[in-house]
Amino acid sequence: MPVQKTTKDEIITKSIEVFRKQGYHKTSMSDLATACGLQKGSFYYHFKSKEELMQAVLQMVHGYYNKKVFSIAYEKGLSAEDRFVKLFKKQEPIITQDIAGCLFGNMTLESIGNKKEFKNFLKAFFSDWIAAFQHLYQENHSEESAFELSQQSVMEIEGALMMMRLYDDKNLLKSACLRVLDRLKKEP
Amino acid sequence: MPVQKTTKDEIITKSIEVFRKQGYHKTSMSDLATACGLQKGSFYYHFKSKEELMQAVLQMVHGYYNKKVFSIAYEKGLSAEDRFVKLFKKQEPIITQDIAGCLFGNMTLESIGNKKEFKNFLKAFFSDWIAAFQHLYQENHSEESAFELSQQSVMEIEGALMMMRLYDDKNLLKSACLRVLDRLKKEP
Amino acid sequence: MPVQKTTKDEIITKSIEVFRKQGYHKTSMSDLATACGLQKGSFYYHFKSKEELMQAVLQMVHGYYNKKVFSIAYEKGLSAEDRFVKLFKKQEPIITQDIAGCLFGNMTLESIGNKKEFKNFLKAFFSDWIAAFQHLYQENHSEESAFELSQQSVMEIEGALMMMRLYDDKNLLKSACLRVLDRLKKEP
Amino acid sequence: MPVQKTTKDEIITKSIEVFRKQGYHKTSMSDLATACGLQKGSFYYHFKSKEELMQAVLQMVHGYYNKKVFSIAYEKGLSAEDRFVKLFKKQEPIITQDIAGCLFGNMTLESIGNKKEFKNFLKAFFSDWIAAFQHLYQENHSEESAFELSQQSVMEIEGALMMMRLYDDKNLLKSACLRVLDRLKKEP
DNA sequence: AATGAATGAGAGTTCATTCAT
DNA sequence: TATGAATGAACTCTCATTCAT
Repeated sequence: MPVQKTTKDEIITKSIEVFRKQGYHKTSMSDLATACGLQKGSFYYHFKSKEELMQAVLQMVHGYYNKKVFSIAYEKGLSAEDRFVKLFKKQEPIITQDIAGCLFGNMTLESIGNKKEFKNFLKAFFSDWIAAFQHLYQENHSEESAFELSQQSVMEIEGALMMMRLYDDKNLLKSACLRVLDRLKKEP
Repeated sequence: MPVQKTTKDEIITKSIEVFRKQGYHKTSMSDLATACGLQKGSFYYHFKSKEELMQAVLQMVHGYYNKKVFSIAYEKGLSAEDRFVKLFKKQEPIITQDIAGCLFGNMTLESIGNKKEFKNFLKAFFSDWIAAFQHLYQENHSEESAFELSQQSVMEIEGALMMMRLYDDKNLLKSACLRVLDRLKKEP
Repeated sequence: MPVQKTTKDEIITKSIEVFRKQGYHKTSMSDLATACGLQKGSFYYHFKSKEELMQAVLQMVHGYYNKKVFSIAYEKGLSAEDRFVKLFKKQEPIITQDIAGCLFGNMTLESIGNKKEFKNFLKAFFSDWIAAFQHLYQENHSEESAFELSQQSVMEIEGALMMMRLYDDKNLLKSACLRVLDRLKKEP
Repeated sequence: MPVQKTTKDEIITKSIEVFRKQGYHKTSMSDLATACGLQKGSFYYHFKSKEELMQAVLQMVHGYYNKKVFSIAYEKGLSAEDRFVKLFKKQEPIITQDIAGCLFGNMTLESIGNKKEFKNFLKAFFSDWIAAFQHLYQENHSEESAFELSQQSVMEIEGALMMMRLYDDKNLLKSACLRVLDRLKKEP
């Protein structure tokens, strides 16, 4: 009965965690409502469907990554190695929190086969991620091989997140990050 | 072993593909019924729940992998490299079919956070996979570093499958396999 | 818990009355479920949507009219006048029952502007009705003017049903029928 | 009478068309809000419910008809026939606009069975309509038979409007009006 | 073994309505 | 006056499951 204002952004922020932990299909509007302290029906004032909400979630997380994480790769004044390390330090707590992994990786494997509407959001995220890594690798490598190393690194991190979740072991991610970093130093 | 082609096995076989493409939660018993040419109700003669069916599916696929894929790693008379190549050749068509990836990888990211019942099935599969790769790497590497290389390789393949599905590009898997193979030759 | 078989036809039959009295949009699946002694969800075993159910309802009523009412117009061995009277006697109790009028008339005014899916069902019914009346009028009138008299008669009956419902007065329908009958005798 | 163009009247005026085309139950407060350029909530400053709004709509349309349409029947200085023609000319564009028919006819068939609150508004309208026609017919007919002819005419027009909507044919209304007019000339 | 019919919980969504601002 | 945000009931529909046959 009391009016408690909720902003669109608050809803999205609170929904991120629910989707990241439970996935898209297993998460009901009721779950989200509870997490947001709203009634089920109130969601539809802000988003016209669960799908649209998820898209907003993907967009916000992607935007956050662009601004706060991937951007580190392009910072001036730090060595490529330092930027890599800084980037990992920023990223790690996000994806290890509650051992729930990467929202985009989770969503890719869950929904690529049954929700075409998400595909472009997912691709856009990974493309930006790969571009950021590529930028770092280009310090020591050709554009082309930097791209391949970057792809490889993203894959490895996503694979590591999968195993991290399966074995409840955050160290698997750490080792993967070390390997990604190592690749920077090695000759092509 | 008397080969008893029970209907149970046929159901499982047909269900594999549906689950692999659509995931667990998005797949309804109706979907499975259609795929199996059965009525929804008929499932419950063979399996007491959707969950139990999925477990049977995971078990059958795991068993198949043990017998037909991972076993290659332990074959006598072939070099480690040749066994790696043979194993890949066996595995590749399975996981690239319909670009639907690896059932266990898909299930891990979809259900680890919401279906504890599957966890052990998933872990068991990946442990056997890692063990097989480790066995191969041990030819050139210490037990410990062979384990790590093996873990790394599985992660990379799973990550590659994720990107393969996202970008509709089977070559991403092939490159990953080449890197996995390469690791065999290199010194630690 | 006990299994009580309901046939599609029974559901349709029971739904007719609910729709006729309450209209389409005001009738909920719960209302229909109650009327049929089923659970809401059970409907969807027989019909895949409320809309499809309504179409089945329209089809069944139309079929009934063709077989039992409009067919009278084409009977051999009775004068046109007698057939008219016989037809009215058959039709009257149907449309005066509960003073709920004609399902097709009701549905036309309620849904023509918002459910295009019903339009053809409604048109088909009225076309058959008009054809039946036309056949009778043709005894005394040219084809063309029989058609117009027939159209006029159907309109008048539908208008009479509207007023009957509004004023709770079945006599309004009776007078209309008398006028329709009268038209048969008069010269053009 | 000071013409006070209140917002209330504007709301009603804009709502008329929506209700006439879509009916009562299919029209949501959102639809009306959009049509009026208001927020849903703002309605409730002017009307305490959707039902009350509809009643205001019915009242305004009825008032308009009394003042601008039915009144023609009582004008001095014109023959009954001329008044009939004048009345039709006034009425026709209203009820053929968008082939949406007569709000009162539409509402009668949609809501007589489920919204008793509207009944008196509907009856009042039709009674005034019938009285107007009766007044015209009384020129050539007894009071009683004028009443019956009038009832019949209104029914026929409403029936014609139903068919007009169903078959997208405004001529059906025109023919009905001609018949209504014809009745004036004929002897009883 | 298999099916057809039913169940009941719960899904996503819509809606009329409320009310502090 | 008008609005933005919320409510909660009701809506259509889906689902995993049951079970007599």
